Amino acid sequence: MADQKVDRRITRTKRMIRDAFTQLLEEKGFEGITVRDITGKADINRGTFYLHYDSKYDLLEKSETEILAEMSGILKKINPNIIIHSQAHNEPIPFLVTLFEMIKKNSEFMTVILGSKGNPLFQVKLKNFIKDNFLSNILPQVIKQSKNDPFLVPLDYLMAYISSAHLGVIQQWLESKMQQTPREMALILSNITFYGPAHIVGIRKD
Amino acid sequence: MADQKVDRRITRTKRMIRDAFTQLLEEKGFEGITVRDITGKADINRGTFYLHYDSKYDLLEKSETEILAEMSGILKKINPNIIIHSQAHNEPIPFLVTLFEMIKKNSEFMTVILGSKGNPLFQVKLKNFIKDNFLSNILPQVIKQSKNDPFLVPLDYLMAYISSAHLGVIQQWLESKMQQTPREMALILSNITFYGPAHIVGIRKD
DNA sequence: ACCTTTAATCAACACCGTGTACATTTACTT
DNA sequence: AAGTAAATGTACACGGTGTTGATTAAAGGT
Repeated sequence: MADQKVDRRITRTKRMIRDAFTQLLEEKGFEGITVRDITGKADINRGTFYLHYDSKYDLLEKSETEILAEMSGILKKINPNIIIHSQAHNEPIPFLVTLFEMIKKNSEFMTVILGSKGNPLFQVKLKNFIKDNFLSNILPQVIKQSKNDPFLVPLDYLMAYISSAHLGVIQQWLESKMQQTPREMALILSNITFYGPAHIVGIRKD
Repeated sequence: MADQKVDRRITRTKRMIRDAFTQLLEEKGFEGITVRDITGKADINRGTFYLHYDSKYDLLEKSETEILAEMSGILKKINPNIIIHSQAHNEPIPFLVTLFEMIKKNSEFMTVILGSKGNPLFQVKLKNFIKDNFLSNILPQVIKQSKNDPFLVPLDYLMAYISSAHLGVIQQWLESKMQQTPREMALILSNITFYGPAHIVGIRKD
């Protein structure tokens, strides 16, 4: 139902803008970028840019919220029964596969936007998003029936989840894992364990 | 010897620019500021600005480094003998008084620049400065002869010193203490204790 | 108090990025 | 193949930037 038939040209233009933007973000940082730069690198008319975005700030804003909205849509499709079934058979949880396919699709942009040249405020947004959607809703569901297997590795990742300050650690970790397939990612993530009074997050070692 | 006689007008102009800049930083954030804004609020000619700074970026840069340089100059005047004498008589250490007079003088700017509207990179600069000058040089000297009195309070402040991520905590703490006189500040700070292999910093409770 | 030095002012300028408008061309959709 | 809508090209007004040169005002030295 959310699939409106959208003109190819729009998709293409937006994709080219997004790609140019991502590249420039890495090269110069947000404040150094001009709309001219973007449309130049994307090889489109400057006027065309303003057909889709009000300004570079609007572009940044929309790029960020689109990703979070897409994630949120995926997360809403969680079905505890499927999760339990998947875990029982040691298979990747389907929505996690979808989630990480999406993350992989947007990984260049996310990597840049979370990096030193990116937008520090997005870290806050993402942290709140994770807290609202992932930690408080999903992990508890995933973990409900797996009470064994102590955590072994991840004091750093624990810190990462608890302290907003260490989001960079998540990022690095995601990046390193991102070289794996989304299916593998989902398997890894489905092994995250959640213990006790919301304080300890671990990853089973296999 | 470092005291060159400097034209009053220069001092005055720079101070007005700095003040306007600080105010605007709080109102709009750095990127929202124009040179016009600054000179408008400072009530000086726009050309005059360019007599002293190349751009608003130059202004930010110089504002930050001037403060650190001033601090650094003060810290170089440390004399261990005076410290020992001061501690023995439970008096404020002189250079610390000077230091906090200086901090108080620049406290508006520092508060803004370290705040959410400020420059995140300055936190890194300041952290390195503290690490280089304060933690590794000064504290050990201050502490050399006071080996008793365990730390009681300050796990948060310990974190603040060690992790760059928690500089906000230092700031809040400094701000709350800043209501005291520099003399009181120096007394408080001279009570900071430094233990073991550069890992534990405490504050004596009195 | 005078004289010299130099900071600050004023007006004007070229340059560049922005955002908008409109007529025209191109390329999707059906 | 025709209709629709996106993309282009061009031009414009606006505002911020950084510089220049002549002029005024206010410091500092004697």
